[in-house]
Amino acid sequence: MNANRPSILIVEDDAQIRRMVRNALEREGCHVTESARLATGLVAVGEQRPDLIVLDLSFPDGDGTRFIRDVRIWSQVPVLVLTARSTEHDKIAVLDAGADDYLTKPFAVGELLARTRALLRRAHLAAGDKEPCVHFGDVELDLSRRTLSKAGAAVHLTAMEYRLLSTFVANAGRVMTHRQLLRDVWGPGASESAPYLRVYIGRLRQKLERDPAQPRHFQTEIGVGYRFQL
Amino acid sequence: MNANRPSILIVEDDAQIRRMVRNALEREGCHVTESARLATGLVAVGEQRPDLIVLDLSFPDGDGTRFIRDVRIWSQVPVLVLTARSTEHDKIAVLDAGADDYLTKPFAVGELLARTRALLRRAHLAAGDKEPCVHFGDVELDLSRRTLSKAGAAVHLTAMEYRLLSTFVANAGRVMTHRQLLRDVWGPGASESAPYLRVYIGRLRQKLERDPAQPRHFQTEIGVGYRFQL
DNA sequence: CAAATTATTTACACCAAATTTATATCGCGT
DNA sequence: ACGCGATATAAATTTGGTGTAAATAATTTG
Repeated sequence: MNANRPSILIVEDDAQIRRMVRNALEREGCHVTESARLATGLVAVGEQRPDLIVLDLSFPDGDGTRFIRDVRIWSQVPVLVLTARSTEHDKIAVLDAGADDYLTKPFAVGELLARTRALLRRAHLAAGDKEPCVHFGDVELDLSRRTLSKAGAAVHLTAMEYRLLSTFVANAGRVMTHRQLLRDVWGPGASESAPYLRVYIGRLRQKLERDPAQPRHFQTEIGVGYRFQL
Repeated sequence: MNANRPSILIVEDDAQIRRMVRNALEREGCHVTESARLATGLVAVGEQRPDLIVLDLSFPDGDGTRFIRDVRIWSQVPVLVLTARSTEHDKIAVLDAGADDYLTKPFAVGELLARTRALLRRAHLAAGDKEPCVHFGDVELDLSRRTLSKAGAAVHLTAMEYRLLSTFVANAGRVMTHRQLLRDVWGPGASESAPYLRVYIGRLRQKLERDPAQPRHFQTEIGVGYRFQL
């Protein structure tokens, strides 16, 4: 998943349903693409690598079950099947072919959305979710793992140092007054004047700046505060 | 998952349905346990760590939606909801509470089985089952056999030690807070502050680190938690 | 240019958190 | 009931993060 908007591929021959599903998903904030035929759908899966597929079964140009099997040969993308065929045998065949969920027409749009959410949620757990990394200078910061490396070598930050860096990253480019920094990092009970804030700035510079004597990323605004520049 | 038989917990107050579901699942080769009430079900989840939960919604002693939320606080086990309530609003609420699938009574047993298979299949992908073996230092860990060896010699871990190691391996490279570890290993009822978590860290280091005095793989992040580094 | 203000650095002491060690409790099989 | 191993608690020790203070440097102001 692209961290932000999940991308969803609709494979469905009925243009009306296609539009309805697309609208609903886009209102949810998804990025939606469509295929009207199984053959083009299979290509689209390979090209777009969607986070989820909404698939109709009944096609003129082939069998949806076959489509699922073809996709499953090389991809584990979640598949939600949407169809008029509702015999138990159909459902079992489709689910065992590799589909993740099965919704019979007519269906409620709200339920469709809830089921896509559930599938995306679960698939997200599986995906080795590549988390957003912040880069500046020769430093790489992985917020999710809470790891930090400078020029490839791991760097250790203490709890306070890390919190300070976090608020800096969250407000990159912006000037932060002493008071703001103290509140964000040390809590509302922190003393107004900061003898120790300066010490911590120094420590971050020491650990992260290429040349701590001439800081590029942790700039001081005399009389005001500090600015973190990416 | 125990590599061989998936274990499934049924939380359902109706004895008749319970028996029917149990029989069906056991015929599939699953190991099945039951709870007749939500309260005992929650305990069972913590104790047995099932691979999947089949949950009825309508209980005399509380709300199934609440149950799902309670479980989701500390576990990602797949939940298949089985209920008579079938309004769209119900379905959406339940799915968004964290359920993975929703089947309305009366249901076909074959479909239930197919849906459990689909859920187990998907959850199994999440289990990071790429490699049954994990290596770090001179340690070799076989998740499927639940065996462990250091420099070729077999090492025995107690149940708790193994659970702790498992959650570490599942989140390798990531910082785990004390609270996260306690929840994952000791269940939701664990006390927030952990006097004994530290003892277990020490034991793992003692048994698995090359030099327990200078741990390479079980790193401590003071004031935060621990990190397992492969 | 000198004085005043503000920032940086270094060193150090305190204390909280982590580790170790020892001890009590529980569960289980014999 | 007994003993053993696993598990949890408690106490003693060590580590290292944290904040303070003093010394030094940089910057602004008169």
